[in-house]
Amino acid sequence: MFRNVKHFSDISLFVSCDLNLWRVEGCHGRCVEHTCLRRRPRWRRRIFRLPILAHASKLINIVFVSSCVTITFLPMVGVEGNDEGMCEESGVEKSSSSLSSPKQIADPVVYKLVRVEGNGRLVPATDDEVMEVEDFLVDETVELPVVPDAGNVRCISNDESSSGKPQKENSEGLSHSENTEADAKLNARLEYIEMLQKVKQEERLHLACGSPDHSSSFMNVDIQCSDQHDKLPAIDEKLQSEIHLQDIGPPLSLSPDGSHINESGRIGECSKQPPDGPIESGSSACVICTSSKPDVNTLKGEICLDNLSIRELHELFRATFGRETTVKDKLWLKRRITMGLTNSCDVSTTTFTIIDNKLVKKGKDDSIQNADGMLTEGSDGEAKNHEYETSPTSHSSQMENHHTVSGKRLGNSSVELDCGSEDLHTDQRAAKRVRKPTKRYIEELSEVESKDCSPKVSSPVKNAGQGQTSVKSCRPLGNVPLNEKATVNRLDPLGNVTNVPSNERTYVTRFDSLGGSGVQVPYVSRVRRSRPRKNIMALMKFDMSVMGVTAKLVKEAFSVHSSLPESEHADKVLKTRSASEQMKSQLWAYVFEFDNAWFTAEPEKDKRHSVMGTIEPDKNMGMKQTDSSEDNSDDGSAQIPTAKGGMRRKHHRAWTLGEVTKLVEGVSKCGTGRWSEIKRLSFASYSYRTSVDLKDKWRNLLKASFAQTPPDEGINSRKHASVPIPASILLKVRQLAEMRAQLQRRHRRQLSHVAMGIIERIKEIEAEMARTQKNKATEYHLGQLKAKIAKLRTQLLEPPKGSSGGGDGFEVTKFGHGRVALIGFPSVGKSTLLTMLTGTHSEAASYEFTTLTCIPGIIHYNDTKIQLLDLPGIIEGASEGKGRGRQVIAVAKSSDIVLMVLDGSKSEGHRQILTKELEAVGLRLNKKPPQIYFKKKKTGGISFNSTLTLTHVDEKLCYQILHEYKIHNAELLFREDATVDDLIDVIEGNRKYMKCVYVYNKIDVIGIDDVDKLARQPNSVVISCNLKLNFDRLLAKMWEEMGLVRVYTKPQGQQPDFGDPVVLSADRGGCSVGDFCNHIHRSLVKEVKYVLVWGTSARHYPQHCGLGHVLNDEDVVQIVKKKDKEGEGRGRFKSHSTDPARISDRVKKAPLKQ
DNA sequence: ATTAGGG
DNA sequence: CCCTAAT
Repeated sequence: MFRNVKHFSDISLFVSCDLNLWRVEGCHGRCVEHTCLRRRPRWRRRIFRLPILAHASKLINIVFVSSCVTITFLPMVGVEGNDEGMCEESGVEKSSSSLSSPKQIADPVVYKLVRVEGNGRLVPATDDEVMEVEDFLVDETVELPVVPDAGNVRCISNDESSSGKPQKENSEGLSHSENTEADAKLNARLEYIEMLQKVKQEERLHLACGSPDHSSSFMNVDIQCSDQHDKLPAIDEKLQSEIHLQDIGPPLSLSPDGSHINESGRIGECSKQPPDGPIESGSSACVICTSSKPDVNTLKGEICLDNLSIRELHELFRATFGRETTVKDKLWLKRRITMGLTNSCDVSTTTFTIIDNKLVKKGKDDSIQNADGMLTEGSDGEAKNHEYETSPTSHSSQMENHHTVSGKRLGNSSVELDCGSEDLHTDQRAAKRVRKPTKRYIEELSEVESKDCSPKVSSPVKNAGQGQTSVKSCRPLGNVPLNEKATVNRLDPLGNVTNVPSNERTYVTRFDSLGGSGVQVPYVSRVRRSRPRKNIMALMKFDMSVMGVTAKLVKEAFSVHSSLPESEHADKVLKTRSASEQMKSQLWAYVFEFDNAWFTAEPEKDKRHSVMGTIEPDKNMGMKQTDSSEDNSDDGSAQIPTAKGGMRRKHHRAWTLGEVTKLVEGVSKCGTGRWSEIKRLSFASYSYRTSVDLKDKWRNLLKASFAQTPPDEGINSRKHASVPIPASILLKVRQLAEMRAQLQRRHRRQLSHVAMGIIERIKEIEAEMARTQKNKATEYHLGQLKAKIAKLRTQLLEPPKGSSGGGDGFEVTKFGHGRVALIGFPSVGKSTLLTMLTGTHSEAASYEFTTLTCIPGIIHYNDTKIQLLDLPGIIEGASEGKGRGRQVIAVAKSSDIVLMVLDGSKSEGHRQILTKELEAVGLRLNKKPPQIYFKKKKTGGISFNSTLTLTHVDEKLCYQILHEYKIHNAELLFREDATVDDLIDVIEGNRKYMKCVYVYNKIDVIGIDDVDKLARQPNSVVISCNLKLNFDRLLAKMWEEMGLVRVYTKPQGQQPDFGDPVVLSADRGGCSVGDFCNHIHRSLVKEVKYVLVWGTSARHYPQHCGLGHVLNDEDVVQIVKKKDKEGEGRGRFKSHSTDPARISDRVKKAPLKQ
């Protein structure tokens, strides 16, 4: 039976089965899987989106891991009609027709469904299966049609919400008249997301222009949005399913007809989503590429993601992955989202997705969206924008323009290269130290339960406290008051607009929905950053009940702050915004909570009020004080009740001048880096200054001193600092810093002198060896000399390690899952190779010896990222430091494998020279560690043993060599016939054994016979950069040699995440389950009860394994954690529990009552 | 304990 | 300036 499926670019198919695990072989696309529990719990709907380009000619196997069933899609020479008939849902047809562009229809690809038996036979699906599928299809047709490709329609749900429609009409009446309702709905949803962006954008504009004339025109939009906001959640639920970026992708599908929302949304979107280049070869390599123009790109990218608040990120996350996240780590979220997008890039490639650039491009090509197309036409589009939009948006239109341009470029020109380089740039630039997600990530991992389904009503506080809670989670609360909410919303915007620039609106709506209480929201657009917090803290200290008046108090508090001169905030607006947002959410958490308490505890009301009365004045006073100067009152109280997530800051103490001076003195005495010492000496009496604080302050001082020195007058102009730091101190700071730097430099120079000396000696010894004739008699002597050299060499190597590892920026930060170094003589084509493989532009080609530093590039292969380093050419004598040789080799040492690039047209000698140079620094290529057991002992002399007769060394020689190392007590056991060098290696113990692939380049200029000969050598690959030959072989070889193990994680009760594997490597870290856990998070390993493993390393599926189990490539692992025990490692959450809070309440209460 | 990123 | 992860 040939069922399914798809045309054009992807396969979309419903499969019903109980199999939980599957993966797709033979393609790099990501499959989007979808489970629909609502209607047919047993059946899972799977939507496979595969880049057809890459695989049109191949089989695509979808392997159901748990039962080894393979379903294969064969390309079918299908006829369209047939195809259509087959197509399950009308939805598909619809979409295709509506989108129909000549091109699409032109080349449909049809697949048929078969089954692959164990023996490889292809068996048509059985009737039963077909029936099932059919049933499923029919059934689901209505429910969710899926959809494929065309980008425009992403997912359709059959429950059309009426809400979508009006919206659509309003905003995009013209261009999309033919869209289906579903579209509209989808759009609506998308819009919501965009809206978030928009708000940001607006803010920015607003600030930038300073001329807030967005009046009525914006209002409309805003109102719409707020509506949307409400409705969306509902929609959400219905669509529950849909995952992916597609949701995010909205910008595309929206008609860009110039509605403000769309516009800004788009922009936001773009940056968020790195454009990705089509993958020509079908490799999934390209990931995050941004446009070909680095500046524009990175810039945009940064802006967008960076400016998102956590809440927004959460939205995004949900949209991307279809589930909630509790992680609050911004960085993590960002990366996660990016990755998610990234991973789906492949898919998008074919489907038109979201990616802005892409979108634009596609739109143009296919003329799917008229409006879009027009927009993309550059000036045309811009003009249009202007027409539609009021002045503030000019900015955005401009951006769009850029975008378009880049999009075009991307699309038209060699995409792959561009992508690569971009990718590289972004990736590499983000070097730094990367923080792992906190423990919360782990929770999420094993937290099967999506909270969104059943948020706890019982803990409103918690929800509220998080502040960032997504709309969804709030919904339960709001359920009852839903109607109420709606009305409130409508009203609010109006009131809002008058008071505050429309950009505040989002918050407003959120708050409303948050409590569902319909409380008036204080519109405070500007709140000073840290102050309000104190107020809250103050509030918190009192009995919760006191909060009865909270609203009032809050208002007062705010009013005080909001009266501050605007100028003060001008520069920090963005920051302030977010701060205020947070603030507000927290406040409202309180209000809400209080309200609850209030209702439940009516009787006590009076009492509280009275209490309040006494308290209030105090508070106000406190606030005022705080405002005017530093507040010591707050600081005194060490621990702020950390009731709701968030305010745990203990105290906030400004540095006084005296302290700063002391600090500077301390530094001048002890130097930087020994902070605890400084603390002991100078800050003994200041218990609240920790060494970290000192260090921090110093950092700031440094920054300040360097920043302000150039313009000397500027020093006094620092109005923000509470304690202006006198120029003299800054000066001193700078001097100290410079002194430090000089010291270090001198130190380094000394080191290099030492190194030179060592090199000299090595040379002498080598010369002596050369002089010595080789025979039995001199054997011992030679052995000794060898040992000496080895010793000296290690000395040579060690200092650099010990000292400030950084060096002169030669070293490139590690990135990706593996690292491969290109080594070779100058101009053998290393740079070219790098360019070919990664698309990085390494200044190659144009000049010959150009590569002077280490140039990184990223290869995307098999879902992993491999860092490829292009190193300067090595020349003979590199090991002694010639031509940066030492650094080069050091980098090589830090990589996982070495690609030795050789010129096929030159003699074999090069290879030997290189090998020798590498050996000189302790690199052993393609060798196994010698089988010699060696152990130092305290006593007992040297025990010498061997399991076989030794031909190269004898006991006496060993003694001598050991003697050379001043080792007199040791145990030595030869398990193989080793040489002197092997012995020395073992004794030194610091050798690095690396795999090496010899790459012969330029095979196009030599005869086929020679090529054949070269290719037959072990570990060799012949390639030609000029002709682009054999790269795939090279990559495959590389992959094989690296022995990376991809492990996919499978959250409990969910499908494995085949999008982003955890990559382990036997060389580094190992491949056991324990290593895997460590890789995710250190603490995880302690909580593991057992793991379930599917894959080649498991004997049966799934297999229960312990931490020791060794994983194979492409295994799927599910971690099952121990039941958490009370009190262990849960400190963080304890603070969230209600107990402590109550206790503290009581403590506070007591004094008041008395 | 120090270093460093980030809010 | 503070918090907290990474080292």
